[in-house]
Amino acid sequence: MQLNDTFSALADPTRRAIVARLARGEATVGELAAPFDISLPAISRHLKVLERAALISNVRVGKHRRCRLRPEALTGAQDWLEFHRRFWTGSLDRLAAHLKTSPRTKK
Amino acid sequence: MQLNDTFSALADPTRRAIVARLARGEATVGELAAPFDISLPAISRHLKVLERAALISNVRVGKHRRCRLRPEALTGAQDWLEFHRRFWTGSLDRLAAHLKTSPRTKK
DNA sequence: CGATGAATTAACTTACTGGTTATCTAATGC
DNA sequence: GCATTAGATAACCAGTAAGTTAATTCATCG
Repeated sequence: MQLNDTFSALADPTRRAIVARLARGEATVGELAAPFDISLPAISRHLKVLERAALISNVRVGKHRRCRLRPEALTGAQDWLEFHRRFWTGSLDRLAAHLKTSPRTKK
Repeated sequence: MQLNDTFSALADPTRRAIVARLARGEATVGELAAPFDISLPAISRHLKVLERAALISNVRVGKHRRCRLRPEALTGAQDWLEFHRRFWTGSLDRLAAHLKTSPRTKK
């Protein structure tokens, strides 16, 4: 389930920080790991989670591995949020309209 | 951490379904539980997670408890997604511009 | 008041997550 | 070929999450 993976990937602050970092440009695993004081294997697994969610991709260049964001990845989550937010502000509008149309039809 | 709560709340398909249902209008806990074949306590706890994420609120009406979505709740997550998506398509644009400006400055 | 019905809380189980250290793989440089 | 360096995998541990059934709260109805 793609949305599951996306949302749960983004639920972790370390992973969001990694995404934020990558939004500013590509980076190697080591560069990504540097700001955090957790072990490299931990970072490696975070990256794997992000990969499984299709949020990043990586390519081997020499002995480094260069990571980048995948532009299309966030759209699924964004669309979901957008759809439901609009839908229900829509309902609120309808409610407001209803209250306006039938002012004191209490009970 | 608000974004944590929001994203992890939305990471669960049952909770997303509940949000989707509520986007179409208020409902009692029992009504929300009906479509699922999990126990009521399980639903109750899902609702609590959604509450903690400020995605829903509820009010007691008689012996029922009526739930509704909170319009402002999704915006935090949405803003985060929007910001980073734009930022990094921005970087891609800059990359494209760079490639265009200096066509074959290879290595 | 006592019974019923809606929902939460408690206690428990199982599975997953995020971290660790230690080991392994693969590419570079001498 | 061997040492070094970047990174991934393995094995393990502690905390959290999601589900269950049983017990509890709270409001209505008779």
